[in-house]
Amino acid sequence: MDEHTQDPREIAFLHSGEFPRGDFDSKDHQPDESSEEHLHDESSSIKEVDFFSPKSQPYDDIGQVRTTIIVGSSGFNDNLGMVNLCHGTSSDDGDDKTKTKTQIIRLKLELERLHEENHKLRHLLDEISQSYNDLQRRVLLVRQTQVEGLHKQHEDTTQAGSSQALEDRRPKHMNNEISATTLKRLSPEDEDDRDDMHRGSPKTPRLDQNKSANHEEQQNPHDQLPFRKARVSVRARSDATTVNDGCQWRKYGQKMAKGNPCPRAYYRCTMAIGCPVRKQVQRCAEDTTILTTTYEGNHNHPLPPSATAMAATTSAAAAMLLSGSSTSNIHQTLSSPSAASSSSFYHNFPYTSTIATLSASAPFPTITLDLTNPPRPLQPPQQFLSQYGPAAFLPNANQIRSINNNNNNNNAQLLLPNLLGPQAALPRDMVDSVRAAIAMDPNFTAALAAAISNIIGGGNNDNNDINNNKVDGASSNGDSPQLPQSCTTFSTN
DNA sequence: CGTCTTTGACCAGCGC
DNA sequence: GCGCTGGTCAAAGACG
Repeated sequence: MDEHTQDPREIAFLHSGEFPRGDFDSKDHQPDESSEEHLHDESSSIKEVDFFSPKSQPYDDIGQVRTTIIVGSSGFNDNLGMVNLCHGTSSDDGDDKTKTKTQIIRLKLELERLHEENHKLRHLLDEISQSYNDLQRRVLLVRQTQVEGLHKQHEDTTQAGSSQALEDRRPKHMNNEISATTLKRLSPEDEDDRDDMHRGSPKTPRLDQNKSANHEEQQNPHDQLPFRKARVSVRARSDATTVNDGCQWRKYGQKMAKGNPCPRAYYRCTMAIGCPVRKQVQRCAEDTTILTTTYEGNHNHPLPPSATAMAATTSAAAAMLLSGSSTSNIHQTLSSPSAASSSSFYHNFPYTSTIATLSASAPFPTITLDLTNPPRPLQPPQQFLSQYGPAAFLPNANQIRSINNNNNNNNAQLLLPNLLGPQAALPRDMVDSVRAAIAMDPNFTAALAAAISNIIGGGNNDNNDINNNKVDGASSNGDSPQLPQSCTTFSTN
């Protein structure tokens, strides 16, 4: 609630110069000579953060007025000269009361207009988030199709007519557009998530998802592959019963698994009614200090920043997994020279041999991120990002790279320790590994945007608080800049 | 009293 | 068809 208690790391990030807001402060917001401005310097900077919050409605003090000036100078609105004029000169003693009232009325009108503009901007942000979400799905689908095509080509080299088969699978326009039918099949995944939410009963999702998935795959298995059920396992050392990943979970079952004396616990996400995300937590039989958390499903609600770290990590892993048509294909992609010579995503992933392993025997395609071992020392995350960044095919790769290569390159570090929650005693290598995985994620900037908008919009700085997703309209309403598909996504429809 | 955890029972998938 | 296993349900108890 109180902006002053905002996490200093996040504040530092907001003013680090990486986010456009930094430009506002450094360039557009010219230092004002008026002593009145100086008097309100501190309050105005905070109001600026609070601009998107619906709570900041009154605009009844000077600080609020100055807020509009700041935002206006950012380029969203250039019609604020009037406000400046009205506010800047107080030395004229000849102003009568009527003139002052007129000015106040004009100011109020202007502020109402700005408020409306604020709503429009928020709507625009939502649309951008939506577009990004769709775009990411297309990229995922295209990437999967490419890998599958390569695999098919490899298989068909000994068979006649392989080129024809490949041509059938890879339409010429593949890289630029997805067919309308394919896109139509993409949307039901969201529909299903919404269905889960409306079903009320948590009983149905898994079984229904499996049934519908099987049915769809029978119809056209290739089109459905990106949204099969995938699981992401995260192995980390922890003494706690479960890893604090920022989400709120409810335990709904426990089972003794075969071959492991430690019971396996089943959790369901309770941050939103009907959220289909589940996780399994089990200690490693060989080393009980290692906790294996397996995520499955796709959150249907906004995530607090504290949850986006793990969500983005697992999302990146799931994307890596699902961009192959099967686990065997992935293995082949990883090992096949022909695949390696292509622009294979996996080939460029330096952590493959250290933290990411794929299970072909599991009932569902599963990728395991082993955070108990350090990454390869010669390729620290920063170097990896600049050298292996997903710029080749990710729409926002440049953003990722600019964020991570900038001189103020500790943005991820700024966020990560906080996002991983109060369980702060995390090994350095785990932090690095997670950071690298996060940065690999095409959702990373979206997650960042969600976190920032949460800070800006909510003013609720309790980022670890699960109530974060119901703070106010700016961050929790249906069209909020929610992190698109940001969690352990890619569950089957 | 509401929420969460525990735990035995139930169900579906899979292999033989 | 049968048994095994994983996953889930739901009643009962614990807890704040």
